[in-house]
Amino acid sequence: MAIQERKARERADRHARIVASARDLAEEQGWEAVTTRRLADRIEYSQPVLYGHFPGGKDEIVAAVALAGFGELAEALEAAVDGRRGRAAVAALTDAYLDFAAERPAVYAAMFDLAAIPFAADDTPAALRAGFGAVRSTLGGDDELAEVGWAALHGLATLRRAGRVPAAGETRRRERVVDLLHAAAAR
Amino acid sequence: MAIQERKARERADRHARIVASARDLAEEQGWEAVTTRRLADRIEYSQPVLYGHFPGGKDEIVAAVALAGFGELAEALEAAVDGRRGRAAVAALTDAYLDFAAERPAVYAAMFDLAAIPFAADDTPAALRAGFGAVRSTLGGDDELAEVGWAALHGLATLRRAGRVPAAGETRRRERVVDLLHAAAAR
DNA sequence: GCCGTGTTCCTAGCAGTGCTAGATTCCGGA
DNA sequence: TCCGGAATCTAGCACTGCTAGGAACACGGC
Repeated sequence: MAIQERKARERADRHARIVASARDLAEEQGWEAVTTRRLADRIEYSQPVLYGHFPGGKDEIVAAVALAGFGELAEALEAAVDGRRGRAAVAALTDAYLDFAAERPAVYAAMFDLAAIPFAADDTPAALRAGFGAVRSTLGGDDELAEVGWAALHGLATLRRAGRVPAAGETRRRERVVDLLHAAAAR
Repeated sequence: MAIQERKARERADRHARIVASARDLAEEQGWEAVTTRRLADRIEYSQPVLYGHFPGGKDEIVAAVALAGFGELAEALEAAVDGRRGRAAVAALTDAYLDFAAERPAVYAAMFDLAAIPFAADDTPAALRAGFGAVRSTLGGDDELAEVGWAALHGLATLRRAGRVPAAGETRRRERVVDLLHAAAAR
């Protein structure tokens, strides 16, 4: 009885450590440094153990990091908007979103560039729906506007990360987006 | 004399064929299928020849595809906007941009996900400036609005490609973006 | 306590990757 | 015709993701 429980607990621990190691390693040295050998090294087990937890291999590990990231993002967005209304809510949402992307570039990359997690589908995970829900409710409950707003934020985040847009204008760019989205939501 | 010219011409030809092969292969089977061995096979030379043309290796080849893509995108945007004014110009720009991304997904991925080409820097290639210039002039010559507009279009393109946004609402989403950008530009 | 049993884990290896040192072939010029 | 230098290829390195096979271990029944 208790033995089974201990085993299950150890297994869950190891599962979590794999995901955490992948995230940390990616955040430290970029995703190209995340290899199954290094991952196995970090959790102090051999490579094949990884496949016992993630039959899909490396891709599935990246997807797990991405999924956890969506959960964190949703939390961050909800916490930022909480209690605010109107333009202040839109501004808080924008800042929270872009700060998240800037502070966790590797996780953000996993979420949007690397992992192939369906979004606009029936089997979309709850964490993804929650994040989108935060954007939608802040923008007045309009699905289309939420999609466009999310796209604008995502575009800014990626262009900024790739250096396609100067770092200097960041503050004013954010204000501009807030203006646009708030005006559209108010209408 | 003439021999040297012929050699230079052949070299330039081969250079172009490498880039074209990479683009085609990526568009047919995705970038993960683009390997130096397959590329060498397609141009009917051995692998090391690639490095004579692109000392930076595969990354430099991808960057070349991306750079050519920026040229094509700039042309497409300028041609679409040509002669139009006001909302019609913004709509044409939006359609041209999103159609380009949808029709050449691999090239678009090279431009924004794979290649690390500086943008907002002094040594930004001309093709990149031209594309941005088309967006800026269409949106009233405002640098910040152009950046935000570009971000919105880029965000829509990538979210759409990743299936993060339903295919059904595409038309209305485009109209929405056009509304937002046109309103902001008119102000 | 002991012994089969089944799970858990590791070692070793495969095929494929980007890239390169060294040998080889080729070709223009004398 | 032959030589010298450039152009090109063969073979190999270190790495990748992934897996088959065997070894070691802990468990339950006697």
